[in-house]
Amino acid sequence: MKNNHIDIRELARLLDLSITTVSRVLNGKSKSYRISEKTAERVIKTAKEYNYVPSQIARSLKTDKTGTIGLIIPDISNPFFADIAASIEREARAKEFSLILCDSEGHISIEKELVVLLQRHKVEGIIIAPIGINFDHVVQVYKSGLPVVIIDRGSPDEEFHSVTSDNYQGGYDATNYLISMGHKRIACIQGIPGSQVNEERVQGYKDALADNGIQPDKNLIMGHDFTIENGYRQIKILYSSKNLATAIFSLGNLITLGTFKAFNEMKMKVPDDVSLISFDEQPHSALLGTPMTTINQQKSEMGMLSVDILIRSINNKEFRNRPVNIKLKTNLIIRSSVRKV
Amino acid sequence: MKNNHIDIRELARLLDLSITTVSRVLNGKSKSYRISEKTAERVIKTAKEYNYVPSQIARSLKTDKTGTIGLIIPDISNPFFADIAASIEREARAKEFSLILCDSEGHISIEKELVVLLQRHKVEGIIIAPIGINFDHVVQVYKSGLPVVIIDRGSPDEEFHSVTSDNYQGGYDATNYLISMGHKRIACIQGIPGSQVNEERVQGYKDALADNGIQPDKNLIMGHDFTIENGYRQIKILYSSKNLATAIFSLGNLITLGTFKAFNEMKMKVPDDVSLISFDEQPHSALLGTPMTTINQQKSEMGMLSVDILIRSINNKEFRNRPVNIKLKTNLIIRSSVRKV
DNA sequence: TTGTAAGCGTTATCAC
DNA sequence: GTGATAACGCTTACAA
Repeated sequence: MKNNHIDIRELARLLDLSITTVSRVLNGKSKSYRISEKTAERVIKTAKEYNYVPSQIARSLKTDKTGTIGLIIPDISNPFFADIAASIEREARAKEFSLILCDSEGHISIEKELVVLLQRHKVEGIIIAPIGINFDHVVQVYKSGLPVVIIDRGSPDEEFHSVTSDNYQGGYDATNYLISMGHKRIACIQGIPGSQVNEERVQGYKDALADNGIQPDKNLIMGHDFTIENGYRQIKILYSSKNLATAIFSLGNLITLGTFKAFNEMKMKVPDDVSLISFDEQPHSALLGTPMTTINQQKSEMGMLSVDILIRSINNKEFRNRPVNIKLKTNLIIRSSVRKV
Repeated sequence: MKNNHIDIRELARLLDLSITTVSRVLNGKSKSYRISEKTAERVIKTAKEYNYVPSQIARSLKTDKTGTIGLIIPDISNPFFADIAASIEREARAKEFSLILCDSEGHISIEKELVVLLQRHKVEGIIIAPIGINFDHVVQVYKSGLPVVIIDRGSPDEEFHSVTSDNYQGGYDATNYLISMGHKRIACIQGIPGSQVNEERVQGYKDALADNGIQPDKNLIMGHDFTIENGYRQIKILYSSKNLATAIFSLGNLITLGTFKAFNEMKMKVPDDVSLISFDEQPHSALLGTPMTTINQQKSEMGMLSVDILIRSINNKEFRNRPVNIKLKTNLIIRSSVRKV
């Protein structure tokens, strides 16, 4: 059963005009082809009347432009990525591109499939927040000529465009702030070890300690992924050992939620019993019983910039081949989850 | 500049085979066309070698199936919709459909444009969480033959498929619970008046009061949209009047965040100074200093069901024309933000 | 077991 | 001012 949509041929027949003329009018080229006012009006009126909607598919086949871009992120239900996705969708729409949204669920295998999927759909470019260390599939896409922008982490060897936060500085600032508040034993609950984002944050943490003459304790760098469960478990482990800390630096928003859970269960109060600082600002950070001190990332800027760069790459091969690597500043938002000791 | 992708014609030439044969092999029809093992293998090997990716665009034009569905929601950065979107993306992907994500930003005019946009892209169906009261554009799409599923609210006159929560029951349960805890003056901070979701929740609130012999006080039904700001402002207004309440029923997750903000500023403690119950469960509901009592909606079920219904509609015209209207149960999650008085 | 050719709904190149 | 027609990259009768 076909949709009862009229096509351009039918429309031309109804108007007793050629397809060409109709197409021209509908594409706003009446002037340049000097089509009479009267004809143009007739076309537009009839098109509206019959609810004509041109097929982007057919147009794409001919013009080699689909007007779509692909977005691959690890988890759309994570507010961090949801916020980024929102700004990407908005910016893309403003620039007349539609967005195919793909969730890699944190699996590199899915991510790889999604990249191919987007190629099949002939997206004009891809924005990707990659899962892991391995980039072969992205490299391959890029080499095939498709514009690619990496977000949330930098590009290896600055090979592609990328927009990321200055994770190192964020890690440094957070740790430094804790130290300035008198903390010396600071546990760092990390995300995926080896991932660029994580390593940079951890390095910032270590360097801040070192710069303040504090010997980093390896046992205080804990955890293995960016999940709630990880945050929960590490706190439990930490405070069941004698390896105590007066402050926690959580490297991700979900990790932070997990630490809440553990603290609640253990009846530990923030900041009375333990101080907490978290990477990533969240909608509720400011609104908690104890408003949370955080390292904020410029999420909507990240989204907007990635789209702008992508679209410039689409329109300009030169630009595409000269990768731009942007590091957005993070900023420390001081609230009340860190206590002076 | 063209992407350096090989096409099926090129591939056939390289293999010294016809396009037909190559197409058949690549579509897994080797068997039914009794293509020799050897040929099939050659084709597959060469395709891989040259990194052949078939054009979904060309295929769509021919087959009239794009393998895409459209999703229109009012705000992807709202965790409620982000969660739904996540489950929709997942389910769609499992069923071999890609998702075009559209954010209507809460504006009916954008929503209307998006509907047309999706039609241009020849999506095979649309899932939409509509903004407002006016449905003409949706009706029109549906009449054009495109399958449509409404989520988050019911279908007017049960004209289309819909998957929604039992908002009335949720409103009733929340209010009833507050009453059972001894509350009599219960303020209801509502979302958009006139919207179906809102009206049902409010009606549940009113009926629960009435059933318990409490005269609803119109002044206690406050507010006008589902935003943080609204939640914030209504609490400020409420507690600067003498029109006090011992409990608040917030009709939306963002509203609830706004009430937090106001309570913090006013140094009011939940539940000591005021009890709070909120529509919508959030990632942090359980993890707050005072874990929050909520009315939970089955978000991932909503997403999955909407996709299943949509795809059945795509595959079966009969089914499409016999609208299914699903009301998902809400459930009351009792934590500690409501105090017995 | 494989191939030829028409056609999907547009746009673009000529032609008049 | 307007129109015929080829072409985009596939799938799919119909042939052989």
